[in-house]
Amino acid sequence: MEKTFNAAEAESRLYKAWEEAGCFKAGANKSRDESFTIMIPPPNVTGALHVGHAFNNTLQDILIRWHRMRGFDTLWQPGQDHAGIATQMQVEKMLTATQQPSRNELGREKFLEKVWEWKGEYGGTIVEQLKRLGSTCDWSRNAFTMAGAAGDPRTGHENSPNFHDAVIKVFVEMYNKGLIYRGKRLVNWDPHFETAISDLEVENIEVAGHMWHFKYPLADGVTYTYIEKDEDGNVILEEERDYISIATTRPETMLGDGAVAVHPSDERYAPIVGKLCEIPVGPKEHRRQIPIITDDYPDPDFGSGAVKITGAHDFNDNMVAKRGGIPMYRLMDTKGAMRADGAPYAEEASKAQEYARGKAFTENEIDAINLIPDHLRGLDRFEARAKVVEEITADGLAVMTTSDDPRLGPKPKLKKGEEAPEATTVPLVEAKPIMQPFGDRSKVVIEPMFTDQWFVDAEKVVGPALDAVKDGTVKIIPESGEKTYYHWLENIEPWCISRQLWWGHQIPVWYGLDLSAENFKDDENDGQLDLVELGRLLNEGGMLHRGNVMECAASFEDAIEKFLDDNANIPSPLSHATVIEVADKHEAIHQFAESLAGYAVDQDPTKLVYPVWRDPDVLDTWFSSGLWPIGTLGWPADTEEMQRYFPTDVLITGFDILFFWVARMMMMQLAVVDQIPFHTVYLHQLVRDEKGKKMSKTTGNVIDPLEIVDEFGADALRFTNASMAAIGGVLKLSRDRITGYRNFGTKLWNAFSFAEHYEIPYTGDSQRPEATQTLNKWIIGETAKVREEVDAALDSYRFNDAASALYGFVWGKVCDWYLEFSKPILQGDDAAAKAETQATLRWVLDQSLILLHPIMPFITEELWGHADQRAKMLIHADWPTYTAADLVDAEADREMNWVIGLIDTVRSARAQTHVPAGLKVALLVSSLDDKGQEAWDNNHVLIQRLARIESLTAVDEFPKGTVTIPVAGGTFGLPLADIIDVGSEIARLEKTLGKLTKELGGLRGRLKNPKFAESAPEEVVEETRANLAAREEEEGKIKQALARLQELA
RNA sequence: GGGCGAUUAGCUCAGUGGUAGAGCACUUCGUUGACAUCGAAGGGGUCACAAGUUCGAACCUUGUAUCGCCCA
Repeated sequence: MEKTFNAAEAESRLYKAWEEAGCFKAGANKSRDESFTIMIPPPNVTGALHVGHAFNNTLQDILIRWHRMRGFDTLWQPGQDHAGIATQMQVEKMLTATQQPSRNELGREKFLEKVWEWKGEYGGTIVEQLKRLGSTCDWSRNAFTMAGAAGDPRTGHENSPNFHDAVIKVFVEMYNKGLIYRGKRLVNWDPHFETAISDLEVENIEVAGHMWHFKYPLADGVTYTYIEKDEDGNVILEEERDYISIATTRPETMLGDGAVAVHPSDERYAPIVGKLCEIPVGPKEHRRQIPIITDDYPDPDFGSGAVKITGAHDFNDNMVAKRGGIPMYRLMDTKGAMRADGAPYAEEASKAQEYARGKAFTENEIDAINLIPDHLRGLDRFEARAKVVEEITADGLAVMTTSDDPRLGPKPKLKKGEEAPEATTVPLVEAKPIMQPFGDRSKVVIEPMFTDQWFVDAEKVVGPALDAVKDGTVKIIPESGEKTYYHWLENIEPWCISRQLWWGHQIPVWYGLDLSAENFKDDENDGQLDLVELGRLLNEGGMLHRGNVMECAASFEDAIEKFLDDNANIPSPLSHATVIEVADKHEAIHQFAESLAGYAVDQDPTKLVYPVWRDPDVLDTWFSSGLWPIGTLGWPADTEEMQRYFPTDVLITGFDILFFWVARMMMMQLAVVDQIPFHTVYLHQLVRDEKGKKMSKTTGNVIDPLEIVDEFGADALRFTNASMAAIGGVLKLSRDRITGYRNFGTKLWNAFSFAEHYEIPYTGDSQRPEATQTLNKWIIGETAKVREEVDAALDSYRFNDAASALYGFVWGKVCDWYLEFSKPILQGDDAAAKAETQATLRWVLDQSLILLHPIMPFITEELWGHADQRAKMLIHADWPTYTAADLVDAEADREMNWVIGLIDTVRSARAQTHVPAGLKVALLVSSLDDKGQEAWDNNHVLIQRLARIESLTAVDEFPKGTVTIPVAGGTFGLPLADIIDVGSEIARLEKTLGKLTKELGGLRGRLKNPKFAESAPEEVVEETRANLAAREEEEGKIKQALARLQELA
């Protein structure tokens, strides 16, 4: 054998062997009917393996290997998700880097070709990386959330079920059931990528911000007495005001204010509620007036207590605006610049003014209004902010304070001898930390925007998902996850599923011109359109300027049918116009007009077209990954895999995607197939560095799992991951720990090298011998105990307990004691004992390999392979089922523990009395009982060897200067009068005695308390009594020993 | 501000009412025929604090402090 395990060489070889033998395939090594299925949380196709993946997949692989060895019909389903925004970004970067035409230059279709190319080339990276960890996914089933979409060349996911069809089918069905709708809502808008993004993709970061204070003058010459009181109700300020004071961190949004809100209980503003005030920006002659309303949202103690309401650009304001029917004016374009569309400001402002004065409005009318003053149009939002502040201040409408106001933030430090400058009057701009939303990929400030999007009406599908957890059908580990889950689901918001991207499942909805004509009069009443009627329809009827009609269908062909049905009621020949697909509405109007013009000339109705255009948006990636459990198994087809593996068993994923993915999978699976997707959800925390900091490129504390694998081997990383995986625990990855577990692997390796050294035959699968030797009986019992411990731990997802049980067994029991104890027998002449011990040792080592395999697959498979003949590779070896009840021999247990205890105590006494390590010493014994004598007789060779004892002599009384070794049933002694320092030996014993006395006090106190005997369980009382007796015996012996030493001193 | 959680040895963390544990680090000793990626021994804890429940509390309850995370 090599000196150590060569992970770098062996891992790829072993993995290849497994893979080529089909060891990971669904159902491999199946010997029973129960299935066990895990769906991999699909890593992002652009992703590279990070420590979180490494952790997460280690746990999954442990469970999978464990079940596979136990003969379950096991499937670990792999795959990747298409990661709309990330992939699009990656490909765009690549285009720039390689000087290719940009996305917009390429156009949608060509760009998507590039994305598919890119996916084919780089999309498999993470798969290869997962393999290096030893992950035994059924790679032949590798799935992809965009599989089957237009242009899919099927590279890297050759056998993936057609996800596209499944996603589209679900969308159409949910749409038909009224669970999906299109509407205007406030969403997180990324001005860089020009798309809506999910909450998950938003990072809230505290930044140094400012809070401006402005005066909104009251309209119509209104004034009021503003009274400020302190806590006791004393008036501290009373003045006549013709304005209301507003604080804001985003002055540019003032342009879109629809109201000013105050708390209904706020007496200061009660006199002016219902009045109008003026937004102090824009050309003076067109300043907009907005109402002062009441709402519970404003906090009277915060700022001035009055809040400006910009419903289209702030989530809180949006709620207030909704409640109060306040118009929500959109101020920015998709790039986050101030709008430049629409009519001149004067015109737009006067429209808004009418609405503020009470005119009825629709959402779309409001959205069409551009309230940006002409000179600010087209400016970036931050430039616009500066301008707005500048103009208001110049106008004298900023709230002023003195320059020494502490709210303005820290002052520049004065140089020595420098005088503080005279306080001047300055605008009140508070320096204030504010939470600002940033796009996690774009790094730009996210703009809440009121836009048209597609939504899942989550409230309608949340019920079953909630019930499943509440009634225990689905269990979330740790339990705290359930609380979080309830909290979120019970307050669920509509789920925005549209994204303004190209890479993704395009929404299966087509729009057409609204040709319905309610007031149309058919002059001849013949159901036919003549030219006069046609002209009237188009121009007077305003057909071309009306809204759109839309149809949702799984394919364009299906959509055609629906549009034809829609059009059936309009006059012929328009009702039979051929439905064609065009790029957008503009194109549609153009084509439609052209075809009508042609008809006017040749009267050929077959050339009439009805152009429709598809919604350009794509679905949120989470919508497709929400279908992961069924989509990967081939749904909607009624596949054998669906029958066998669905519902799946366990989902192992990060806490952070409980809402975004787990809850949505619950909702969607229940909504679509009316079944739970899995019965257990195991949530874990983020993997951090050893100090508990998040790993990030900026901090420079990122640990690359592949580097760890290179340096320590995959097994060491896996064992570390398992050891960290306490339920709900914080995950701190440290190299020291990894080193420790690498060393553990070496320890195991050396146990085999021990067997080789003693030339123990290793012909094939070992059988458990019927042991006669106490030593062998004992270790067989210990093996049974650890098997039960490991199974119990894995059963309850306590990976750390499984790891530490195995670590303690292999190192602390097998290597530290069993192998040492076996030496004299292996070297001895008793052929029968030797053969039995060889067989036991082989068996114990093999069992260790089996039990360790799920956690450390490589080194164990390698060692397993050292035997000449094996029925199966270790990966498919049979997992043991023996129990401690069957195999633990109480007598052997007691005897070996007695031996171990004696050796420990002798060693300890030797070390503390500085007996040279190599020196063999004599041992004396007095008053040994029968059991003790028997134990000694059976094991004296072991004891003498490991405790370095020369001889044993029975004495009636220990000579002076004997170091006492108390054991159960007797007392041993080391006659060390010549060697020991009496003083320090006395000190040592007194220390031991001190501890003992304290312990005795506790035990006696408890037993003396009558209530203890009454209330405590019988066995606890019994245990305490026995314990007390043993401790008292020990105390006696130590006191005697002390007495002897004191004579000497 | 709301919700969830944490606080145990120098460090990282286990420990769901019955004698406080592990790994690492540290100190001392050791080239004893598996293993120095090792062996032997050792030191080290008012279980954050306070009150309560209990025969008994690291564990249950309440409060306090500090620190995380999520949501505003």
